[in-house]
Amino acid sequence: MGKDLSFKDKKVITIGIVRELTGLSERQIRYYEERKLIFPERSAGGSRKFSFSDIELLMEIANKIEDGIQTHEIRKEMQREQKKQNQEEVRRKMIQGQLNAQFGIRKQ
Amino acid sequence: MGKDLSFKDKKVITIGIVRELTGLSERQIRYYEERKLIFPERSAGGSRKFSFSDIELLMEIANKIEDGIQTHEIRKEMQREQKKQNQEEVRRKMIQGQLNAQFGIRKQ
DNA sequence: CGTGTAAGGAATTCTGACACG
DNA sequence: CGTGTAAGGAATTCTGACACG
Repeated sequence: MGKDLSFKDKKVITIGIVRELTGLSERQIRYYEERKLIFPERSAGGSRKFSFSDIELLMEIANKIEDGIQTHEIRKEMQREQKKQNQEEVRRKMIQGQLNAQFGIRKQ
Repeated sequence: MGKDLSFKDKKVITIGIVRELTGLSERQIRYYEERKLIFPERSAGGSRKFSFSDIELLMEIANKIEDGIQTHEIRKEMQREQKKQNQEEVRRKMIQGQLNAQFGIRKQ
């Protein structure tokens, strides 16, 4: 079920490192969060924590911004993609459910 | 050539996160560095930066310490393992070199 | 030997605001 | 709209040392 998200999706990287890794300014990174493009977690003290996936996403966002696409549009694009992936997920689960019903792989 | 060390070996995690992830105190983590068991990198300002591999290693170290093994012994164990892996690496490369020499996979 | 702790300082991060355009 | 910046404060991290054992 799902991919191996053990490392790539773990939110463990502070904003300073993200700045170095992406070349973006902290201002930009915080702004993209404000515009709901990325969703860092927070430490107990309030510091943002990012994942490697967030970093990859930030690079894509930066490219689109450079192409003149507005954050508003980028968010909509991302929602469309997310929706598509969700549907894919539902389809897979339904097929799996039917297989289980017919050929009966029972849980013990 | 080599494993995909893209994420697991990237030094991007600060000591506070490592503390949360491992359950160790910062004191312990710094001490294990002092004893040459782990090798975090440093940010420009001097903060330690760890990788996911470092975190896994820290868990192993913590277990051995609990078993009463001294840092000195742990380091020797690790060196032995490292040596073994290096020899393995050399062997692989030699075989590959002979294959290339006989069957000639040229670079372009 | 391995770890806790208080101390003082430096680097890091945070938010809200003003600015430009 | 997207980003830079100065401001003030809070959280984070650093080192060297003393303590216990």
